[in-house]
Amino acid sequence: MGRGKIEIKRIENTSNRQVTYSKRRNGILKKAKEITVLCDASVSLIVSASSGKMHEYCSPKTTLIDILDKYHTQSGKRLWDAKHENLSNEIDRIKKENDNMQIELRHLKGEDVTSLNHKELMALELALENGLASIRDRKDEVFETIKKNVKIQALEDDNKRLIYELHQQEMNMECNVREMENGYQRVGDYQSHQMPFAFRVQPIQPNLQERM
Amino acid sequence: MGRGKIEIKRIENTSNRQVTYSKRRNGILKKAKEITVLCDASVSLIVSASSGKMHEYCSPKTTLIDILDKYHTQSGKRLWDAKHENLSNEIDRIKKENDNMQIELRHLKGEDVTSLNHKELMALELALENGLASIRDRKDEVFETIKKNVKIQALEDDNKRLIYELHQQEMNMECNVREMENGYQRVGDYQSHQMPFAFRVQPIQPNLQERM
DNA sequence: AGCTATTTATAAGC
DNA sequence: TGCTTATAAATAGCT
Repeated sequence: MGRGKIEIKRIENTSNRQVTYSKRRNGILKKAKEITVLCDASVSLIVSASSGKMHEYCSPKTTLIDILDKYHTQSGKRLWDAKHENLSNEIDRIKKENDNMQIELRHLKGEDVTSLNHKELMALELALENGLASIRDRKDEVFETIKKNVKIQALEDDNKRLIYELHQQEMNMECNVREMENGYQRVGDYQSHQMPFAFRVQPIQPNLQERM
Repeated sequence: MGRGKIEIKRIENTSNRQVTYSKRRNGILKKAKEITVLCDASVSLIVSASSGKMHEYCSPKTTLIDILDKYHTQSGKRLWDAKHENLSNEIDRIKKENDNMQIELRHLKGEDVTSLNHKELMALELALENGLASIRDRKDEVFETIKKNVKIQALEDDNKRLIYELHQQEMNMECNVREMENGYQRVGDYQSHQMPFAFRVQPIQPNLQERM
């Protein structure tokens, strides 16, 4: 449609090609807008020449994403997935790993075991026995620790109590000494000088640092 | 461009609108192809009317994805990110699930148990005991089945051998009968008429149908 | 879905 | 690029 008819094949003359590109690009964009308005259609159009700069038109109301999503759904072609193939692959991989672990877990819990053969059952039994042994060992350790802690607590309580009692004793004796000095001496002197040493606090349990 | 000029506004008559849509859609697709060839351009065009069905054109050499990717880069608009984010989130979710299962598995195998408290250890022990019980039950079942199969095999072998031996006996006796009839009668008649019944095949194990 | 009068797009030239 | 114009192409209205 112009001064002369042209064949539809690449225009070799670069500037002619660019001019034609510019004109036809405007034309097609205009057409896109028109069909959108006239026919209530949704259109997504992206054009670019080798020069690089892109031009786009997208019908109002919908976004490009909507249109592409719809296209994706309808055509069945993987548009996003291709772009995100890596991520999708990773998801698949992890899911498979997940399933395998799920199965292993169920087996260890004694579920879904009818499909297992003799050898597999033996292996499972061994694994469970080992696991159980470890758990029991650990449980015993924890019990031991708890018992020790309880014992330590009791000893410390005793200790405190003894110290308190001793302190009371010493106070009483000091009172006696003062009373004696103040002239109330009725009993011998030995009490206030010998006895305190017999009651001096000693570590009752020397290995308290074993606490965990 | 037609018998009459039209305003660019929605065509209210539905069938007119559909006809125009169809015609113009073909037109715009043709234009897209032409600009692609003439100007060495890359074009992505997706059109759809409210009816639903979509039509697309994408210039050869490049894929729609390439064009959209380029568009994405140039326009700076986030096209993929939403989808990307969904996938990433799913990966995270699955990975977390994975880690949890990993830990559970290790615990069941008696590994990494020092971080567990008393209550958790008790629960684990219980789970392992139950699992072990199930596995052992199943193992016993499988053993029983194997034993039965072996027994059945042995019995069937015996049976075959006995049938074969009996068959041999009968053959021998028939020979004897024929020899007698042919004038070789040296022993009494009772052998050929009474003995075969004594050797008639009986089911040695009547409950072979127990095989699994 | 065809036809065709008419409008539109655009090739060539400036 | 933009303007002009002769002409090719698209298509509105009709059947």
